[in-house]
Amino acid sequence: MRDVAARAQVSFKTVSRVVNEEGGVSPLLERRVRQAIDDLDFRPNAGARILRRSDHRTATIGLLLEDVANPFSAAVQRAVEDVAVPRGVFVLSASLDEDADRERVLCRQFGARHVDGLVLAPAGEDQSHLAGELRRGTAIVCVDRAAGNLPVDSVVATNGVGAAEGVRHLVAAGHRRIAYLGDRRTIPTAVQRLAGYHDALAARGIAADPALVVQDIRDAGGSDGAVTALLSRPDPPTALFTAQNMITIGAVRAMRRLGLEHRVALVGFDDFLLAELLSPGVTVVAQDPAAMGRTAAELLFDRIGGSTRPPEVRLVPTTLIRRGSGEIPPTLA
Amino acid sequence: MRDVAARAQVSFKTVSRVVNEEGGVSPLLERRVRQAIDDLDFRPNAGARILRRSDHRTATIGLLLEDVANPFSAAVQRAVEDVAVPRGVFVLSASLDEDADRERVLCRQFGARHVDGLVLAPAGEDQSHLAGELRRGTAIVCVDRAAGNLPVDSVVATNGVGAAEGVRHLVAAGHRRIAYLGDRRTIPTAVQRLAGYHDALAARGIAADPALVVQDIRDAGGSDGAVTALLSRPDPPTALFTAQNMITIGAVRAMRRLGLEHRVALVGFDDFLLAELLSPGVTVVAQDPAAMGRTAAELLFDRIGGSTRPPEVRLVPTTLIRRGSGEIPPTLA
DNA sequence: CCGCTTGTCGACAACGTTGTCAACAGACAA
DNA sequence: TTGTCTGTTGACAACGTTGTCGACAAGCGG
Repeated sequence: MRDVAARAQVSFKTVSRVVNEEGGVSPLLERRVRQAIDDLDFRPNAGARILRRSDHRTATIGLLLEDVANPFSAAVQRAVEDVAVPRGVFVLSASLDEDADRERVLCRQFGARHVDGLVLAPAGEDQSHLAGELRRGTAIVCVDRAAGNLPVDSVVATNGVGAAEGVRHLVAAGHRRIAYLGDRRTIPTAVQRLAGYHDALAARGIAADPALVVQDIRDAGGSDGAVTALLSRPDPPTALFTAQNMITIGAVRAMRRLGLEHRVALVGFDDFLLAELLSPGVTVVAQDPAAMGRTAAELLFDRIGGSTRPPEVRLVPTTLIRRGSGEIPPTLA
Repeated sequence: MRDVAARAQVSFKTVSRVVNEEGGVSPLLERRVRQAIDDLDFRPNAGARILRRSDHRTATIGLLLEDVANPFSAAVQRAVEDVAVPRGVFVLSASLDEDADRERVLCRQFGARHVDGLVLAPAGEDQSHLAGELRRGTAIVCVDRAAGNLPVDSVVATNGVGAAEGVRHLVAAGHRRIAYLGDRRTIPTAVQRLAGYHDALAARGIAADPALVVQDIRDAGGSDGAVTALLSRPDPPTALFTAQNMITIGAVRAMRRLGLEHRVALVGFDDFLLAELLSPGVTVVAQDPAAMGRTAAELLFDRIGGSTRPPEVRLVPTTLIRRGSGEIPPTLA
């Protein structure tokens, strides 16, 4: 900046004024300064600017998701970015892979870098390790899963209600033996979806058969195996409710191999690309990850802006999308 | 830091020594300082440190991709992250949406934040706007597309060779009338894939029919329309080569609607989730985005570490995956 | 002519840290 | 004793900006 000032023959404060468009600079000097800036290819040092500025903002937020390569997380990230970048704020992101230790370590490192805010999809059950950051003024919002032991905003899907809607849809088609296939029970969303399944059955007066409930499925392969086992039973279910993306895909694969994809009904939780091009198309309870990311980012900037309203939980509704697999009637036994 | 120094009754320079583990501090004082740091929950200000430090490293790299929500970009991002985070380096990411102006603006902003390096999937054709950054010492690596007018490393897929392999595969199945459907011709990878298509036909002595080449397709909808038009011709192609992800999906949709998915062969460039579950499964020339991201990040850290070898272009090989759609023989006209 | 306001501009301090250097104490050899 | 060396510590400047304030000139009403 000194060099620019020298070249334009003004004080470096005047250069600062031009760069920040503060006004109060005569057109002549402004032209000289801009010319010098171009000549020297000058860029203001963002670090120094932040240091000097009164509010100490870094114009950076942290984003910690399960895995940025997974379509759900990727959609959330894009939405957060779309809210942040127009405000001149950049996003530091990292993946947690369901590892609570990694969550703690990365949160701490983001804290040391003085991010203005943090959007977190919690991997662990307890976020009290963030209490220090919160006290220091870092804004925090949880997304996809609510925070444990930490008074912050959360943005979550209507997991229970959505799952119940999916199961009710199967019941309405006449199904009584509906299997549930779900993720690890350490994940809160999985627990909520199972609860929704039970609620829906109870509301229709259908007794849940524990033999039809499979939890702790980790990936498409596990789902494939579980579905194969279920459909090989003497009294197989006539419909499946798969409570997560990759589990749905594993189920499709298993049914395809068994040649049952047109005879056993399927409703999945969470939408996925190409679901409508399979045959039959896969009926899903779709989440809206873009809305979740956008909402989380908006709440975050509200906090960064100084809001002190009490922490709230925002529910993002799910939508049942009928595509064929969920409308298959029960096979006559 | 002043507060910590006061509490530990030392000068703030001594606190700095402890924080940076410079050594030369007596155990007694070191204990007092660490105690004070814990008491006050002190974290050094990364911005000020960077400002003062001699090497001016921020331990941050920038990642500019087409769209972080797109599966290809997401896989690249994850791979870059997996190389960076273990080195204590974080990743600032943003999406360009094929907008060359946005590329310039975001590069400039990342430059102002003094990222140590930049991984860029170029949106524009000319990256000379980065010459200043390069001169200033920022490491730069391009991924997916080579840089235009800028001497930096690039990591790209074998677009031409891969496309040629896909087309040869169709020729080997007996096809002579093979259509090409590709992306905007401003995108270098699209141009290379088209060249591969022409090479493969020429090598087999097949005259290319310009009526079967459709370029500048922007999305699945455009592809759907183009395929519908092609297959409604009096002399339709017996096979399609779709040179990009979403174009392949649009083609599948169109053929499904026309009821031709088992009669017209299809090979797509770039793999996608569930391609094997469609019927027929979609034969693709798969890219390896994870390898591309990893390679790009490794080259970048090599540069950041001070390497001055001449810029190189790393080719990441593509793989033909046979799943059914590409093995359909020509329909007898 | 005076006094006041308004519009430009620059000098200087400060942000929180690290690099440089000098000061000091103690150990040790001559 | 004296000189030198080593290990520990602090004073101070500097990094590149912005906030504050004061200086100065021009314009204007009286």
